[in-house]
Amino acid sequence: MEKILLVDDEQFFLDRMNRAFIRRGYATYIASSYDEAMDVIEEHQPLLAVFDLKMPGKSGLQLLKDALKRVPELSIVVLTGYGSIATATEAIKLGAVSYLAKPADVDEIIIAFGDDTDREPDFSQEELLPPSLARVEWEHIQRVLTDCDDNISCAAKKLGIHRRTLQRKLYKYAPK
Amino acid sequence: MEKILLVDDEQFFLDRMNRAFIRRGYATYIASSYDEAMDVIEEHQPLLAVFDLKMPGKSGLQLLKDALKRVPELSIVVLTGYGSIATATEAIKLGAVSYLAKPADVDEIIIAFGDDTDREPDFSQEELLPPSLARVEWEHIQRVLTDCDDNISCAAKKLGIHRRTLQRKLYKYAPK
DNA sequence: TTGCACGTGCGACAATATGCCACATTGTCG
DNA sequence: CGACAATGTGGCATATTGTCGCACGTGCAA
Repeated sequence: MEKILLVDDEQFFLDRMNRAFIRRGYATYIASSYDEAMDVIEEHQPLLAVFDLKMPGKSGLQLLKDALKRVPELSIVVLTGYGSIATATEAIKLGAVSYLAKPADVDEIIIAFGDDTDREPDFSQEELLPPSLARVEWEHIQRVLTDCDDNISCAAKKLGIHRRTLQRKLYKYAPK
Repeated sequence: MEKILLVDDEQFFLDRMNRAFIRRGYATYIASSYDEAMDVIEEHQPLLAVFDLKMPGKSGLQLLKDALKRVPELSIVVLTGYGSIATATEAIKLGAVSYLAKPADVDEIIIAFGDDTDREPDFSQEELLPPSLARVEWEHIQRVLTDCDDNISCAAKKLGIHRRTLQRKLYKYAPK
C-alpha cells in the first residue's frame, strides 16, 4: 500500500482529497502546515506527496524544497488555486513532478505522478490555439491575487479595477 | 564575448532580438528552424540559447531536447507566443532554464539566464508592479491579432469575444 | 474596555460595455 | 460579372462595471 502525504491548509479540500485517495487504496497522511508536513515526512517517509502551494506561514515552495532535501526520492505534485507560469516553473525547477491547478481531480493527480521526467514528452502543437481573453484575464487575476496574499482590495488596486468588480469576478468563476 | 543562439521562425522578432543582443555585446547566431539551429550548435557550440516554442516543422520542445542532448551545458530560455502552464512545465522538465511569454524584453531574457537551477530561489513576494488588467488584455489582443495577420474576425473568434466588441476595443485604445 | 483603521461581503443604482442583429461597403478571386 | 470574406456602422436588449453605502469581523493601540 503506497504511502501518500497530502498537504493543504484548507480543511475542506484536504478532507476531500483524503477520502478520494483512501478510496483508491492509498495509505494517506494529511497535514495542513509546513511543520505538520515535515513531521509526517520524518516519521513515515512517504514516496508520494501532494502540496498546496499557497499556505499560511512558509510557502509550499519552501516545503517542496525542504521535503526533497530530506527525502530526495519523494515524488511531489504541486497544487495551486490558480496557475501561474512563474510559480509553475519555480516548482518544477525545485523538483516537483507536476503542477496542477485546482480544482484538480484526484485521478489527474495520480496520472501526474506518472509524469516522470524521463518519459517521452508530448510535442504536439497545442500552442496553436491562443487562450481566450477571458482565460488570460482570469490567470492574471489569480497571479496578482497571489502577489497580494489574497487581499482583494490590494489586488483590485493593482489590477486597475474596482474592488467590487473583482469580488464579482471571483464569485462568478469561483470553484463551486 | 559570449556566444548566444537565437531561434525564431518570425524574421521580425529574430532581427529585433539579434540587434538587441549584439548591442549588449553578445556574439549572436541566428536560426529560424530546427535544422538551422542544430547546425549552429554543432558548429559553434554556444552556451546560451533562446528558442521560440512555436515553429513550423519540429517543435521548439524537440529542439530543446535534442540541443541539450548534444550540448548538455547549454542554457536555454524558451519563448512562447502564448504562455501555457502545461508547456511551461514541459519545457522546464526537459531542461530549459526559464520560460517567458512574448513579447519578452531582452533584459528579461538575460535575467532569465541567471535563473540557474541551483540558485537560491526567493520565496518572498517578488515582482514589481503587476500590469493592470486592461494592459494584459490589450497585450494579449495584440498578440492574437498579429497571429491572425490583423484579421479582426479571426482574432475575435480565437479570443472568444464578439467581432463587434473587438472592433470597439481596438477603436477605443487605438484612436488613430 | 473603547476607538480606529482595514478588509470583506453584499445590496442598489446609474453608467458603460458587450452580444447580437441587420445592412452597406470594400477588396479579392475565378 | 457574381460569390465571398472582412469590415464599418447603427440600434437595442442584456451584462458588466463603477460607485455609492452599510454591516461585520479583526487587529491594534490608547
